[in-house]
Amino acid sequence: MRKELEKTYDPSQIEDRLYANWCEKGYFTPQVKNGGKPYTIVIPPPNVTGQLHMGHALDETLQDILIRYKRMQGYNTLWLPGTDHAGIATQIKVEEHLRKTEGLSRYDLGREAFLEIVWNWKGQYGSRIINQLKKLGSSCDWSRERFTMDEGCSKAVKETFCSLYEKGLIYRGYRIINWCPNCLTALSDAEVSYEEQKGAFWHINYPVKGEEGRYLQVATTRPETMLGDTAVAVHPEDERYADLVGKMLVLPLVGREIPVVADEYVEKDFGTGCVKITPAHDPNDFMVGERHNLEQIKVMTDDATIVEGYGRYSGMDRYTARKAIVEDLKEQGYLVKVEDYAHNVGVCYRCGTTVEPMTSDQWFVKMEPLAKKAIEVVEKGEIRFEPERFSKIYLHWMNNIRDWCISRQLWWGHRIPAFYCDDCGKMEVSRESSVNCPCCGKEMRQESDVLDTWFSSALWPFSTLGWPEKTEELGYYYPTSTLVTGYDIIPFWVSRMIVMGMEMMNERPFETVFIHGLVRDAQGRKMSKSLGNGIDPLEIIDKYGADALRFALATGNSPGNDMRFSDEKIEAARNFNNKIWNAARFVLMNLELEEIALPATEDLEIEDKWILSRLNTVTKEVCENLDHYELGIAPAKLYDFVWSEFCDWYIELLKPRFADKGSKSNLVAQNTIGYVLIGIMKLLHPYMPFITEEIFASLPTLKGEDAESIMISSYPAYTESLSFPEDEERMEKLIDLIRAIRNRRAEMNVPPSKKAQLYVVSERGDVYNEKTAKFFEKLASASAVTYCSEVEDRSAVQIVAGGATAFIPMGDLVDLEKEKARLAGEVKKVQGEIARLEGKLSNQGFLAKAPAAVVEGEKAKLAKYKETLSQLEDAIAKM
RNA sequence: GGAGGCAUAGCUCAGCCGGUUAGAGUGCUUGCUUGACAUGCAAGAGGUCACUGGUUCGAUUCCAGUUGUCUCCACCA
Repeated sequence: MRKELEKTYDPSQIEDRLYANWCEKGYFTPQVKNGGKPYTIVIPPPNVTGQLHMGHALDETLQDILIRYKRMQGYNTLWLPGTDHAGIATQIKVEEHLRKTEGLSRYDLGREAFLEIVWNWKGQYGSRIINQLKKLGSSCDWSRERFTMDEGCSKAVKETFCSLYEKGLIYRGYRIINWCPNCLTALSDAEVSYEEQKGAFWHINYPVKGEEGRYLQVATTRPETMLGDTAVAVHPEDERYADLVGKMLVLPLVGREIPVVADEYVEKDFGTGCVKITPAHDPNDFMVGERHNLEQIKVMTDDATIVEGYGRYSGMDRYTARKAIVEDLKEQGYLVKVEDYAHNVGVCYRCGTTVEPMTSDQWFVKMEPLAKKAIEVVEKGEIRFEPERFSKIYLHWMNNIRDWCISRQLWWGHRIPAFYCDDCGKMEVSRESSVNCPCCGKEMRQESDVLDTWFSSALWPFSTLGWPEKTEELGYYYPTSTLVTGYDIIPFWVSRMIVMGMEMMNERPFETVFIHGLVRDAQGRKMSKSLGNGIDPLEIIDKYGADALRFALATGNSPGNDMRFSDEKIEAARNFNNKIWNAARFVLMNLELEEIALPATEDLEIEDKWILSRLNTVTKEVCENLDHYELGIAPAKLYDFVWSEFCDWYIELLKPRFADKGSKSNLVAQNTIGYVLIGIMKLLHPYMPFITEEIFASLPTLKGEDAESIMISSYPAYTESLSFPEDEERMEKLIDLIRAIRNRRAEMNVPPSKKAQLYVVSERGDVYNEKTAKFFEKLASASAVTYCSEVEDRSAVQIVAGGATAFIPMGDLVDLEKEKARLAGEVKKVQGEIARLEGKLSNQGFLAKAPAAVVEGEKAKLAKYKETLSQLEDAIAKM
C-alpha cells in the first residue's frame, strides 16, 4: 500500500493530484448535522474578474493555516469562499475592453445589452481567480461558493436596503459628494485617496461693489471654481474686514454680485484671511453655504467640463478652463500673484483621476445611529482585533464616521430598489421587482443607480449563510469565528460588516478580526502594476511549489506588520521542503514496520527520550502560538526543530542503530522516529499541506489512528507522559561536548577523516557511558572512546564542556603552551560570568524581590560555571 | 493638524507576560563527494539591541522624550 517517495522532491508532481483528491473526498465540505463545535471563516471575496496577487496569497495562506489547524483539532470547520462583483473595477475593465475591441461605449449598447456582456465576462473570467486560489491549497468549501450578485446575496441586499430605509437609516438627498469624472459616478469618502501634487496658489482681487478701487483678495488653488462662487467668507473676529461683512462684491469675469459673509470656518492667519465660497464644488464651502443660505451654482458637468452659460469657458475641460481663467484674470488686472503650492488632491481609488466634489442627488446611509452598536461591540471586547492596536484605527474611523454615499452611477451592481412615478413624482422603496404607482397605478420606473460594491460585501458573513432565510447553517455557523484581512480595508469592509451584522442580525459577524500587513517587494516598495514590481504567486508556485510559497509568506513576520517578499525567502522555504522530503526518504528507507506504536518508556534510549520530549515541547509551543494568532513564530520553531534537532542530531544518532538490523534497539528506533516524523508532518500540515500529506501517505499508520488523510487526522497535543526533562538535559550535555570537540578539531585543521583517540573524564556516568560512546565515534571522529576518572598523559588537547573534560592525544599537533593559553582564556571568560552571577546573587534586592524560580535559575547557572571553572583549572594545573 | 507602526548582525527580519552566554534566514570565512539531502554537512567571524532620561533588585523588552523612517486619518481655501 505504501508508496515510495521519489528521489527528488517535485511539488508539481504532487500538488494538483492531492488537491483533487481532497475535493473528491469532500474533506472541505462540512455538514451541520455532524455537530461539534463550529469554526467558521468567510473568505474576503476577491474581485470576480481579478487575478491572484501576493496580497491574496498571504490572506489565503493565513486563513488556510487557521482552518486546517482547527479542522485537525476536531472542529466542524467551514471556510466559505466566493467572489465580489466589484462594481467599478469590473465595469471599467469591460468598458475598456469594449472600447479597444469594438470601439463601443456602454451607452452605445444600452444597459441591458451591456450587462449581458458583463455577465458573460464574469462567466468567462470569474473562475480564473477561484482556480488560482485552489493552486494555493486553500481548503475552502467550494460547494458553498457564493457571488455577491447571486440570487441569495441579491435578496439580502434588497432586504437590507428596504429595512434600513423603513427605519429611516437610508435616505436620498442632494448633497456634496465625491465625483469621479472618469468613472462618471459618485464615490464614498473611503474611495477617495489623497496624493500630494505640486500646484499653485492664485491670489485674486474681488472688487467691492460701490467702493471704487477697494478689493478683497482671495487665494485659491482651483481658480476655475470661481465661476460658481456665491460668497466670500472672512472670520467673524477679523477686524481687517469687519466693515465689509454684509457688503457685496463683484465676481470678476462673471459679474455676479456675491456677499461677504462671516464664518468661523475661515482661519484668520492663513493666506489673506478671505475665502471664496463655492458651495457646489467644495465640501467645506458646502457647509458654509448651508449656514448662510447661499446659492449652489454647479459649474461643471459630469465629465468635468464647464457648463453652458460661461462664455468661452463653457465646454472647456476643468484644467483648460483654469488656464483660460487665469489668463483672463491676469489680463484684466485681477490677478495679484501666483505662489507655488504643494497640496493634497483627492483621487479616485480605482482610476486615479482627480475627484471633483459636486452637489448631486444620491442615496446615503445614516451612519451615526448604526455606528453606535458597532463601536460598543468592539469596546466591550466582544469583537477582538488581533493585533489589538487595530481596534484603535477602527474606533477612530467609526467615531468620526460620516454618512455613507451608497449610490453609484454605474450599471454593474445591485440596482437600488427604489421606484419613481414620472407622472406624479412619487417614490417608493420596495422588495418587489416591479411596482405600480399608488396614486396613478402606472408602472413605476426603477432607480437607475446601483449600490456601492461594499454594500453587498458588508452583508457577506450572513448573506452567504442564507440570510434573510433562517437557515440551519445560519443558526449553526453564525457568528463566524475569525475574519482575516489586510489593514488597508478596515474602513471599507471590516467596519461595515460589523455595522450591518449588528443591525441586521443583532449579533457580531465574527469574534476575532485578524489583521495582516501588506506584502512588499524586496526593496520594501508596495507591489503595483505601474511599478511592475509585482511578483506573481502563480509563477512562484510553478517554480517552487505552493508549500514553499505558503511557508515563506507565513514565517517570521509578526501580525499586522508589512513583509518583504524576496527570492531568498522563497528559496529558504523551498530548501526546507527539500530537507523534509529527504529526511522522510531516509526514514522510509529504514522502516520495515506496517504500523507505528510508541515504544514503552523503559525501552527508549536517551536520544529517543530527548527527541520525544523536544517534540512534545515544540508541540505545546506551536499550539500556543496558533491559538494566539502568532502564525509567524510557530513555523520558525518547527523549522529549527526539524532541521537542527531532528535532522542534524536525531537522524545522525540513529544511523548506527539502523545499521544494526534486527536488534531491539533498531525496532525502538523505527517506532520512535516514525512517531516523531508523523508528529512533525501533522504540526507542519497547516503550513505545508501538500508535502506533509504526501509523506504522511507514504508512512506506516500510527497505531490507534487510521486517518486516510493527514488533513483529517488529529493535531498533536502536549502529552505529560512524553516529557523527559532529565534526558533532555543529558542529551544537551552530550551535544555540547561533541560540538566543542568538533570546534577544536576544526580550529586545529584536523580533517574529519582523521580519527583520534578520545578520553572523557567525567563523574556523570548517566551521560557518558558505553551507550553514548558511539555518538562520539560517529559524530566527533573518535576512533575509540575511553571513559575514565583520570588520564595519565595530559599532553593532549583538552576540551572542557558538557560537564566533562575530553582529551584528544594529538601527538605533535599539540603545543602545550598554546593549549594552556587557550584554556586560560576560557577561564577568564567563565570567571567573568561567575563574577556577574555572584554579584547578582549577593544583591539583597534581587534575592528579596526576584521570583524564587529566577533566583534558583541563576544559582544553577552559577553552579554550572563553577564546575566548568574547576575542570578548567584542573586541566591547566595538570598539564 | 491628528493617530499609529518601525529602528536588534553586512542585508531581510524574529525575540509573546522584563531575568537568554541576544537568535534565524541570507551573505561572508574555513574545511568536507560523511551511504537522506551540495536545495547538503561541520566549524567560525560578525551586535554599545537608534539616542537620552525614568520606573525596577534587574531594561533589548515597560514608560516618557529626542532623532530617523514608513503608514493611516483629516484636508487650511
